[in-house]
Amino acid sequence: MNEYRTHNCNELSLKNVGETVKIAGWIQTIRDLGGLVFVDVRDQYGITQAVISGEDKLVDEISRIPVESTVSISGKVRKRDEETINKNIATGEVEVEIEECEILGKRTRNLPFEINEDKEVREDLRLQYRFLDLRNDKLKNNILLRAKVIQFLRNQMVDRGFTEVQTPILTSSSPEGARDYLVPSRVHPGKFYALPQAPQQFKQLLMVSGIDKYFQIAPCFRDEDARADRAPGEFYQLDMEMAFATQEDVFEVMEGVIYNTFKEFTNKKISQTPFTRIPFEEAMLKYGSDKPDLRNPLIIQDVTEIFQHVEFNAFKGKIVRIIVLPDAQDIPRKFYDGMVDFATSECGAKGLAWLKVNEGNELQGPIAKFIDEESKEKLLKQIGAKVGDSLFFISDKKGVVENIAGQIRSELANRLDLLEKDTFKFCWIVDFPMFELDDEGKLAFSHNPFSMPQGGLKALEEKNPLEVLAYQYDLVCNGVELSSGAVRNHDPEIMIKAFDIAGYTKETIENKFPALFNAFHYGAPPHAGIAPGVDRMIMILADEPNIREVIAFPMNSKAQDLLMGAPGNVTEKQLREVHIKLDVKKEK
RNA sequence: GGCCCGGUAGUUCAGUUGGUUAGAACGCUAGCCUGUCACGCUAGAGGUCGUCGGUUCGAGCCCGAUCCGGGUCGCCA
Repeated sequence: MNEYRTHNCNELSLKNVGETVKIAGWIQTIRDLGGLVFVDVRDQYGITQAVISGEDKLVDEISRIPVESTVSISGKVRKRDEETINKNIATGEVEVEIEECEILGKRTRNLPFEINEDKEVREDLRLQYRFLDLRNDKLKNNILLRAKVIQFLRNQMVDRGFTEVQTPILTSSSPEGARDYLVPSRVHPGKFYALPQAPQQFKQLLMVSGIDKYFQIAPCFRDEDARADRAPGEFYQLDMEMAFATQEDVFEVMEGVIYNTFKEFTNKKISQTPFTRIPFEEAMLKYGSDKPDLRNPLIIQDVTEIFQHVEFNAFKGKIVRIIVLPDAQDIPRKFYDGMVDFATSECGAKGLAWLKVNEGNELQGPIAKFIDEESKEKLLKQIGAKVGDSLFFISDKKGVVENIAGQIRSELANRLDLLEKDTFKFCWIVDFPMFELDDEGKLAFSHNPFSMPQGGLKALEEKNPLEVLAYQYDLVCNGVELSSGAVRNHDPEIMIKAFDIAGYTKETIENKFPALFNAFHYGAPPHAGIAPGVDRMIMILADEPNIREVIAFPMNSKAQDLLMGAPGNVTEKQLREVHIKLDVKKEK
């Protein structure tokens, strides 16, 4: 028998009436009615009411224990009278008559904020006292959910024949991608380890080794600034890779895993598998984003052609896109002005033209006078607009217009509350371009240099590089990028050609990725994989707007751990051992 | 690094055109109270209004600078 408790605080029921039991936990509240004292004892599992009355010294002592102290209470379980049953808690039909009460850990300092209050406390204070914040149900339940989701994911991968392999945390710096976290070497002066941005190269090496299906709940480290949905510093991915596999094989596994996981942990509607596949080009046109929110019913259409014949200079020689807002007759003028404001101030648009389609297909709005009868008929026919609809026009050059149109599409849906409720809409974005032009107009990899170009070596040799697509894909849920993956390029010859197009020599590959490039010369299987963000998935499942709410001990947005005081100073001796001399500007 | 929002009691917040002693709720302290469960009642303590400077007869409020926090852009193969 346990020294502190016989039951947890969610366990006692009418079955236990008459038994002498022991419960342990935190004192949540004390209600002292004067000679009759109620104590709510809380642990991870629930709350149990203990009670004591009379003139006894113990009654007075108990009423003075600081709340949030830990206690062990023993006593007899008693049935509560019918009218005093508390239906809000699982143990509400009974209470423990206190016979003994031992204080195990007294709370001797003032609480920085109230536990179990609904009101939002300043976040830096919550982070500094995370151990107290975690006593709150909401945060605690998120962490419990996290544990269940991770276990569920792991079980699903194992059930599908995947092998979990741990890869190094101390590894080498990789030249591409995000900024690395560096760790100085003591044994090798002037040299550094890096924390992995992802186990990318290791999992590909495992493919070469013959591990057929690899996965890992993998910690990833990137020294980049935070966002509400992006933890600074470190995060977790469900990293996976499959040998002798194509894009479709990865989709099939991932759709099953993701669908089952969402099915298990939410009651909301979920897209049926297979998830919609949307080519990158189409996503940029119709949704103005490579992570479209499909809950938004609005679609962007291209009307460039029509406006080449219209005498409206703002649209001449530009790409023109249009969003049809159906049944908009009741929307006030103020709304349109608000959208124009948004477009010019928030999106960097030069303007936002709009029109209303009135009775008899008569157009009303600032640019109506520029549109002749023929163009009007052509326009309405092409976009399928009807009386009562409103039209929003976005015009700019290619590469800019998509983004602005995407923001207008989102904002319209937000302001008019058009998003479909209580649903998770998944899609795959596929066929990303292999190359793009960088700021200086040079060809560069647009995503991952290790992706296999569609069409292989032939495509690289014969096609315009900007038209070569990659077997590169993103999984998107409700406008959030959940995951990114690719069929990898396992052929050294194709790799050399791809890097050549991007302006790199063979030597560059050998220097930057020596292990991987070398390994591919020893019989590599075709392989493909993906790595969904675990934190982000849990954030979506928990319906939290901020990723820190699903991490037990998160850093703040400036990448500081306010609880532990990291990053912090180290001693001169520690620095000497790792051969580091600081060169920091003195604070004023 | 740029931009936006915020900083008033332990906590969450209010604070009117710049005008007497800066308020409320919860928490805290003391007292009363035998069926509460957000117990109730009474009394009390608790504030360099983020910091510095300016305008003014007078600043929580206006202006400037600065620090801190959050969001966002850049960044995140």
